[in-house]
Amino acid sequence: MPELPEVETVVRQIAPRVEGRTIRSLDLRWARTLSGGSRATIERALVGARIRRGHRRAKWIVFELGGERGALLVHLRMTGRLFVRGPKEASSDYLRLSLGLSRGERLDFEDVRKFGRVHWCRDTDEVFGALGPEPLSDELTVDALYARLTSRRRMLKPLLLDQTVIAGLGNIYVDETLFASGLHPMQTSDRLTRDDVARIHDNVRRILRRAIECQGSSFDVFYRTPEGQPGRFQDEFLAYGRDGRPCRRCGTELVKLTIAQRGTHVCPTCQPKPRRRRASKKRSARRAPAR
DNA sequence: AGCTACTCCTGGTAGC
DNA sequence: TGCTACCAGGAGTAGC
Repeated sequence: MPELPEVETVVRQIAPRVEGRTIRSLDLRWARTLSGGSRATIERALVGARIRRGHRRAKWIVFELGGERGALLVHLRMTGRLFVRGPKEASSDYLRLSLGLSRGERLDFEDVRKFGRVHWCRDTDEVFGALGPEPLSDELTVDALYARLTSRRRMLKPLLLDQTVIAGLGNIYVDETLFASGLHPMQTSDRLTRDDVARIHDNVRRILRRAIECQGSSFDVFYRTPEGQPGRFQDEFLAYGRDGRPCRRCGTELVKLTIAQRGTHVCPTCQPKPRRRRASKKRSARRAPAR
């Protein structure tokens, strides 16, 4: 499923092919794919707009239209894909939305499971205002991450998946990061040491950079780059999808847990489950007296 | 505040 | 072969 490295790969291939083009038409095949206003409102904003720039924020693909035209945001969710096609190239049965562009080409959004969204907004802050920092930005220092993680008391797995805490990670890269950092996904964030956070910080950046170099991960039929190539990072997975197989570091059989409704892959040796916090005396004392 | 459950969707697959 | 049941999951929401 597309996470930051996969979305980055898509943007790098699509943006140069649509920047400078003018949108001529909107063809909507699945109504719920389009959000951010009525179809008529969005169509008015889009048709005639020039795509000034394409870039990525978190897992969103952003097409800046400029001024009152706003921006068109694409979220691939599970199975969404983008293609730039010429007049003679056919779309698949999974076409959900298509933008006709100048020079006869079109930007197709296809999505088997229909979870993906094409969202129009006048101001991207409407959507991005709540997002946490980009994991690869200079803004995300060890200190900044330490503050963000330890100011809450949550399990690491759902915390790192939370886009308002840090933006762009999904199930795969969280599992890989926690494995590389030797941390159990159920550990609570308020007990992280500075050294723990430094490892998370270094590992998440190293893993994301490497995954981008590999053009992302493709482990089932879904994710492909817009040029049709599979990513290569799945060959380097140390945790994700490796349950039942030996840990590449210590040989222990990896296990699969469900945490926060997500399949979660863990090495029981490299990522020891934290001991439960002992109840403090105060709390025990308060709880103890039975009338 | 943070947890779980549920929703949206469909293709793939396990089991019979 | 053909059927059913279940699984994958990003993000939003409801309820506790």
